[in-house]
Amino acid sequence: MANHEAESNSKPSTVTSEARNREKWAEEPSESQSQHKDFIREIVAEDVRQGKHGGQVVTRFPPEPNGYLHIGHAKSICLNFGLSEEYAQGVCHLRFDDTNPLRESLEYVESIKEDVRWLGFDWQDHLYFASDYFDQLYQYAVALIKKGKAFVCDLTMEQIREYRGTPAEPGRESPYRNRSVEENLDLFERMRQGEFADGEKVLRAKIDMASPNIHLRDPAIYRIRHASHHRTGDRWCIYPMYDFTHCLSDAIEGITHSLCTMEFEVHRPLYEWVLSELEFEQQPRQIEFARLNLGFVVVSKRLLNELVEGGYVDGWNDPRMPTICGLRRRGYTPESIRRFCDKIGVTKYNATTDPALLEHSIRDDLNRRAQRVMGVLRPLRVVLVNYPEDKTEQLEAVNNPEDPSAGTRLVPFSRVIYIEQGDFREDPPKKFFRLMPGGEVRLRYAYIIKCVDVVKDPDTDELIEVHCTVDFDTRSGTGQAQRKVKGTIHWVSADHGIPAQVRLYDRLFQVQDPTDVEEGEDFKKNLNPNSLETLTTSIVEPTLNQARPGDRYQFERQGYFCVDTKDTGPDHLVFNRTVPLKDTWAKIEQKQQR
RNA sequence: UGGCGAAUGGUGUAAUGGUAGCACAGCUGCCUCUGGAGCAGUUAGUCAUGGUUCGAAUCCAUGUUCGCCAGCCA
Repeated sequence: MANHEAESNSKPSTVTSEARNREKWAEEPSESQSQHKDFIREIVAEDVRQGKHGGQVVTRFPPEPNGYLHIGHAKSICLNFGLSEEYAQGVCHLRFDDTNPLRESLEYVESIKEDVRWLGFDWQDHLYFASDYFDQLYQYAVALIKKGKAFVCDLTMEQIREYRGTPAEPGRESPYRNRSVEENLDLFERMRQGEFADGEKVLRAKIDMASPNIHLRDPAIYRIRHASHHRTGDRWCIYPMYDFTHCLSDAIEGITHSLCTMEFEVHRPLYEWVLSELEFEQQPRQIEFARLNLGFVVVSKRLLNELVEGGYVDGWNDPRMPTICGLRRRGYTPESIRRFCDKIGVTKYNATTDPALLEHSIRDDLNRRAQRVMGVLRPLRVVLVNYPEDKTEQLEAVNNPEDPSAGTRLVPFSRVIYIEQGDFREDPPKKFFRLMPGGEVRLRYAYIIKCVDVVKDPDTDELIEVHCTVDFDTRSGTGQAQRKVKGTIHWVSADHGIPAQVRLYDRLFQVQDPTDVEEGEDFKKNLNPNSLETLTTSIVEPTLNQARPGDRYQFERQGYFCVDTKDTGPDHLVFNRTVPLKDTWAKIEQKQQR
């Protein structure tokens, strides 16, 4: 992907080199590590203490390669990889659960690998595919048949559903349940040979049709699919089901703790049944935790796909998408996502997390790391009437007040500058500390100026420019600079600034739970019509002519922005707003209006 | 009305029979050449009802509410 190449070309002068960042901030203890252990870490610690699994900790992240990873997956990735990193001998496998050729593809395995790596995790040489176990899985199925614990069933899908019963009533046994071992063996082999059509037969575990747990009512473990698989091609026309595959893959790999989400809790008895019937001595322990729910977001592949297909967003990596690639393009750092996952914790409670916590994580991270820069989003022309026409000064500006080692830079200043439209009010409300007729304001790193005139279009009465005088005694950094004014605003020299497109993103949905709609209504009705505002007349300081795709900056007084990796060209700078700075004035003004 | 799981401030999460704490959000101040950051302070909580106990968020009982399960998906 072109945008990823662009990212790796980023200059090290800003927050771009993930490897370096990892190193630099790896020292920070995560809250979960320094404070207390979640219930899963407690179980693992206790198992290690008791010497279970020989004291080993082996976890795994087992995605199905059928879609892009999203923030919900990040929780699982951080848990599985993070947990394994806490033990000297710990290791976490990356295993693709690729047992359904109809939905999976290589494209997804590559994007998943990239996202996990980008998040900062390392599976070393433990990259696995369930499809690599197809031969073994087949043999295990045969073993089950030989034990009389599995049978080939000729019932149709509809019939199986009828026979299954309901949660409240027991199911009925299939008429094919008592076929002989020999017949089952023969039939299963012929299934593999391709003698039957899709759906004609299925291999089922023989457990208990009366179990209150529906997953134990003779679940299907192998189905016929005459489909070519992205890794095994046409070698197979039967494919194992999740419940059969997952536990065995875990056991084959020597997983000690198999962490999954709550909806698999009811599958656990089946997980254990398979491993016990197949007589595994060291059985992995499945532990369930609650998946992440983020407010104002949808995460299901179907819904996300609808947004992509319908053109509501600019692809899977649209900066408003909750996908990892979307967050990356938005400007989120891997560290901020990991910190977020630390902070939300791990429990069995089905909680919904406030996106403000995610935003706090990225602000917190970028505040310490992002270079400061001045950019005017909505320019208003200001003429400094007593400043010489041909003069340019280079003013020293601090790159990051949180990090003295980031140094300083020079910013050109001249007679005509741009300031933010919102930083001037002809008729200012109370507590407005910025520029107003007759009023004074400090230009960041420059002079105190005073507004002496306002120029308007005679026809439209529209504000065209304001005239100000400079107080030459107040230049920043000089002895006379001590005079104080209430406000300081940012600016860009008109002659030196460079044009940029700036995209202001807001939440994609207007409601906490976008899927909560009336019967017959569509979740898209909850879309935020103002989730994207594109500004085409923004002007940024010349420092940014060295900005590279993926670079992150703080535009002072505005927010954190990153150079878009997709649409930025050689002479076309595009910035995505990752997150705005907290805006106290906006709050005050809101209250005043109420 | 079957099974499984879960309920602690607005949100997320601690306290493992002994002072209900932390973070986010909110609110007050202080500070500030970013109305950012920082600092200080503050509002607000144990689902309900019983019981056990010197003592219960924690144990027991009953109830309530919420989530998940009837794919040849994972």
